[in-house]
Amino acid sequence: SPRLSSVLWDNRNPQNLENVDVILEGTDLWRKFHEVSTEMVITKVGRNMFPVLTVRVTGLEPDKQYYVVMEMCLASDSRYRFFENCWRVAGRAETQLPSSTRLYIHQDSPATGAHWMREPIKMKTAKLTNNTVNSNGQIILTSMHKYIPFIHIVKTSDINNIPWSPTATFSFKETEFIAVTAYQNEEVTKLKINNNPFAKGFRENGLSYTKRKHNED
Amino acid sequence: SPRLSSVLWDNRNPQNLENVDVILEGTDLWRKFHEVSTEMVITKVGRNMFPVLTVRVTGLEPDKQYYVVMEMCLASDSRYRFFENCWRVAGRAETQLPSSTRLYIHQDSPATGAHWMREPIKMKTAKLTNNTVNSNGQIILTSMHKYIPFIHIVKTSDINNIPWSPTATFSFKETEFIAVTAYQNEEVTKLKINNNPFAKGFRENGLSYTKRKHNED
DNA sequence: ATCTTTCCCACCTAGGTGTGAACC
DNA sequence: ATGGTTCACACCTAGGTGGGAAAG
Repeated sequence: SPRLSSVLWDNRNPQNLENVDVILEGTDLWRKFHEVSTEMVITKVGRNMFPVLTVRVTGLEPDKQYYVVMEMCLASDSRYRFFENCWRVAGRAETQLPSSTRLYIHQDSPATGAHWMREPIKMKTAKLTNNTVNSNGQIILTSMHKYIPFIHIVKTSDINNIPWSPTATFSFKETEFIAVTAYQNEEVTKLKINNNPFAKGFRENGLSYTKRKHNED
Repeated sequence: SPRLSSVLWDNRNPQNLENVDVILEGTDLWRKFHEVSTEMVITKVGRNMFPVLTVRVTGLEPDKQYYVVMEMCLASDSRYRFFENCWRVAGRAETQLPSSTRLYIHQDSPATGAHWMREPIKMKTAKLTNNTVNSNGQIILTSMHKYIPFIHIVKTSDINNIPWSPTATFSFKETEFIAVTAYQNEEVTKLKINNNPFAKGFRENGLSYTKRKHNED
């Protein structure tokens, strides 16, 4: 299945990391988006995700070192288009770049189990882009394709050993999204505006940007 | 001498770390401040230093782990006061809290030698405070006392081993400063306003804050 | 024609400055 | 009275939003 993490299952055979569990934070908001089909904007310079993927992890050894890695995996073999207010299949998915271009290593890595378990882990500096060159450290996605984020907890203190170290992997269906260069579904836009503090200027209540433009006419 | 780092010389006897060298960045600016006696504001909520202490380090082993720690040490046995446009001795220095309250562990610690040598190390999230309670992670100083920052390069990957690990320590006379709750010497204020981007609003050229207030009268 | 991408922009969040009056 | 400290505030830097026109 294309939903399987390529890091873990593409010709590699790491040990499994036992007893580790990861739960998703902010499931209520993620579900609201998921109900209308989540869209994430990708830009040339890189765009943050909203909601920010945040997880709580348990069952790590407090004194051992771990890497926490987010990987975007193609969640469907298809390309999509938004037509008559619905997302529809529109041909086969394009061939993707190597999985390393869709990885985000959390900035605290490597850190101790105690550190990772102390508070929820926010993937808030991860940036999504469609720029296949000069995208240093950003996650490269294809517009109009569906992805799902995977969280890998990797027991190692050496970045070079990540592929061969004990790993636990998790994903959450409600965090699936379609990459877009401009929002297609206005229900998604409304949810973004009403929940992302940086989009406050577009809210209906108060002095919204659109309203003021209309008043000037 | 009170200028000696208490972490290194107070009843501890660490190995010396050989071949390591540290140089100060931005010496021109530091010297301008030093010529008129540098002052650093301390507040209850914590204040950044300006200039930000920035160093370049060489001679580390690329693959070994190091902590980089800044320590504020009392640079004089005296308390000071600013009178008739001069800093003068005004009694003996107050007894200081333990040196751990004047430490700042750089946020990238622990990291590899390669990481620390890649680019200058900026101590830009260090905050100075006079709040002796609830000052979590901030450097606690006494107003009207003179300090000098020490940079410790400590070869260890375990924070608990810092006191007993090989260490190299550096300080720079031109980074000495007196802690104040309000600037005393207007030459210092001028240098801060003209060089700190966040104080741009107070510059003479352009629409300065003071100028506009005067215009309204 | 239609669909997708790019770019600039007004509007925000978040937080770092010294000021000057009030406070102690 | 004097000297040091605190606080709200106008003014910045820095950077994250979707809109909408233009371009591809």
